[in-house]
Order: sequence, then C-alpha cells, then structure tokens
Amino acid sequence: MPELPEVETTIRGLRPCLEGEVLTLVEPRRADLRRPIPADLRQRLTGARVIGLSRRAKYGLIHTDREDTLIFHLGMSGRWRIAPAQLDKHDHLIIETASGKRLVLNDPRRFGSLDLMPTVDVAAFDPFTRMGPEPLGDDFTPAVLAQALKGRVGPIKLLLLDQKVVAGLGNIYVCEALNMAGISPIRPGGNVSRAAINRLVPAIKQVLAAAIEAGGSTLRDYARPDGELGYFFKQWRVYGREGEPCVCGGTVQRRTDGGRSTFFCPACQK
DNA sequence: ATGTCCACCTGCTGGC
DNA sequence: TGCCAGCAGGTGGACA
Repeated sequence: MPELPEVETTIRGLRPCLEGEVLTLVEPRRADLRRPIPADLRQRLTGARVIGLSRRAKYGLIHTDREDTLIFHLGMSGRWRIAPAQLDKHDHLIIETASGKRLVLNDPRRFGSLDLMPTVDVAAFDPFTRMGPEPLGDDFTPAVLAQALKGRVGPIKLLLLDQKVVAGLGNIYVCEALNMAGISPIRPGGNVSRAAINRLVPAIKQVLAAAIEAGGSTLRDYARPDGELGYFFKQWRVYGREGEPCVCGGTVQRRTDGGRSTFFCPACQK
C-alpha cells in the first residue's frame, strides 16, 4: 500500500471524513507501533477540531486547531479504514468525530508510526530534517538530482530509495521510473549521464502522478461501506512481472539489491 | 560521509 | 492436511 501516491490518496480520502470535524474519540489500542505512541495523544487530540490534512514524503499530517499535528506513517502494511463494520485485531487507533464519522488505523506488521508535534515544530520532526526534495515539487529538477548523485558509487536504484536524495519513492516506483527512463538499476549513481537524469526526473514525476490518479479511484472502492478491498490497481511495466515482456520487446528480469527485489529489463535499461 | 547488513513484525504462498 | 522457507509497498541502527 504505502509509497507516496498511496499516502497522497489516503490523505485525499481522509479529508472528507476529518476536515473541519471535531474529534470526539481518539483511542490508541496499544502503546507502540514502530515507535511508542505518544502517551498524551488521546488527551491532546480529544475535543480538537481538524483544520487541515497534508503530506510530506510518505508521512501523512493531520493538523488541529490546538496547534498540534498528528504525523502518521503507514510502514509496509498500514492503511486507514473508513467506517469499518467491526474492529480487526490490527486496528491500532480509533478516531470518531462529532458528526459520527469513524476511522481506524490498521497496520498488521506495525512498521508504521504515530507521532504528535506542535504544528509550529513539524519541520523539526526528526525524519523531516534529513529529507531531500518532494519528487513532485518544482524544486526537484535534473540539476538537483545530478548534484545529489555526483560522486556516488552506490547503485542508482538504492540511491533513489534513499529519502535523503529524494523523499517519497519506494521499491515499486523506483523500478518503474528506471524502466521508463531506460536506466539500469545497478549503474553507479555518479555514473548516470546528464541525459539520463534529464529523462529520469520527468519519469519519476510521471509515474507518481499516474499512480495518484489510479489510487484515487481505488480509494473510493476501499471506502465503500461493505469494506470491499479492490484498491490494488496494477498497471506496472516491470514490478512483479518477472519473465513477462517489457514494452521494448525484452524480458523483465528480477534481481536482489540491498535485500530487496529489483525488476528491470536488461534489453532497454542501460 | 557512505555503503552494507540486519532487525523490527505479521501474513500469505508455494513446495515438499 | 501440515510444516517451513521465502517473500512483501519501509526505516533506521550498528558496523566497516
């Protein structure tokens, strides 16, 4: 579920449920996920009004009129469920609003996180202080990426997964963008030509934008009252397609880099 | 600073 | 049918 496009569509899906709403119940069901859940979360959020929701990289932010911001990360398996028929054992946070909306944060593997910061201090949230640019922002340009890759010897695939280089990409979209740009995942970062970087930056923006588009429709499915989980759209070119044809006519292969699967086409990715 | 390995956790699938 | 290895969209700490 959760790379940048999934977090973005999650935020868009949560907005109609939360924006302008007063939180009447905020109930953690356990003390920790990846990190401890702030002990004062319930006290600080109950009675507050949500004034806005936003996203930074793969983090979702829920801002309240008490000058607090709830920062959530979905890890590998996190998702929000809207108006669930009943609680699941991995529902770790329950939120209810004055108008009767009910949401739960579900995360079986518990690699996600919940943090609460004064809104004015959000930029100082530790993970944010080390992050590179938003890939969909105007300040993520070929020149900026070229500077970040300069002199780096690690494979480009792993560098794009490094949130300090660019913030929000995950395993799927890195594989997809490298295929779109015709760049080998194992090419050393500093060895990616400027022409290739000029293809890579728009490829990243394009694949993320297309995924957000698709994610929007899937989230509507996901929010259905019957709880139908039809949200796992796939129109990937290489990810999960080992042995299948690439658009170039080559065959998609799979390898392991940094302990994670890489899907790529050796015929067109150089 | 950079690169590499690994731990964190549950659930699912495929092979025997 | 059961068991077990392997794998899954992420992050960050330990170590060379």
